[in-house]
Amino acid sequence: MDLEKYADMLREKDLKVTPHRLGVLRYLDENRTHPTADDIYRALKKNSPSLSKTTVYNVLNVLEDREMVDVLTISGIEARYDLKMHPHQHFMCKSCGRIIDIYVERHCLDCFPEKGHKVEEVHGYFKGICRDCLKGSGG
Amino acid sequence: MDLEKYADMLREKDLKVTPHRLGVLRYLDENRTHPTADDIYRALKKNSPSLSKTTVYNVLNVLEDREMVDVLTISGIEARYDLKMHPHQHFMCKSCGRIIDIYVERHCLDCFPEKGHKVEEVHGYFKGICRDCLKGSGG
DNA sequence: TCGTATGTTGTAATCGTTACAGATACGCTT
DNA sequence: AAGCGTATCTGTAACGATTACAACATACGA
Repeated sequence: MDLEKYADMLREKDLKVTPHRLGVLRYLDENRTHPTADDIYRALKKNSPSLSKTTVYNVLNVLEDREMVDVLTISGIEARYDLKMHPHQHFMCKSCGRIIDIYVERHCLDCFPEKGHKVEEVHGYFKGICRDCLKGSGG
Repeated sequence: MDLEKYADMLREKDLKVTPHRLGVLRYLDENRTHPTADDIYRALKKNSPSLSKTTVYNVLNVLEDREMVDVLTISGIEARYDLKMHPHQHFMCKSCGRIIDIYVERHCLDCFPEKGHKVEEVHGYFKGICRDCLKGSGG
């Protein structure tokens, strides 16, 4: 297990290297299932019994802040976390709740002959800074 | 104020016509600001002091169920509701939190010369039934 | 070694949403 | 008009994800 790889990722972003941060990064890298904070917490607690859920949230918030993870709000119930590596989109099954990676060229949401999933909803969620905030001081 | 229009929308979906349902539909139609349930609750309570917040949630859930409204999970904090009329996508300003309608041809997320907003994130959220659930009995 | 930054922990609080049970209103039959 | 059944409405309590906060621990520079 190449923890040095995750340590480098942290140093690149001027973040201190700590065991919990390494653990979260490694878990996200090895479990591409868009886990919840609680999923991560329960998994890491096995090897770090003293781990606090607050720490998991702290770590995830730092990683989000440094743009190392994406936060998916697709479920509407709880946040799902995703290592920000290759850009892709997400498909959530309304039956089983699973979230599946979709590798359309991000430019094109309709060309979606994706392996037999039945697409019922297409949501394009853009985020950024709106024109008004760019103009004004806010931002 | 043409409440009959909203009554027809409800009848088309085999829903009983009630004052609260009319009120929610009218509010969503006249306030294209992607309001939260609480926004709607506070607005309608002015004219219907006995209104319960649970009723607002009930109405919104029924409307969602009949595919009359879209539920936006873009903010990650609370649901935003949107009358499902002309298809469009959404842009949330990370500074002011406002959600702005984006009328790209839904097919193309990149052709987005949209009026000077600075786009920093593009999330494609698809929902439907995954291949496995289509095959199996689940669904 | 001391002092300060930063990270970690655990509990308590917050807030959006739902569960539930009682009250109410409406439509239908007689 | 009376009675009944179903759907809606109400209010409170509960739930669950997330955050606030303060105490504790750790690492690093002087």
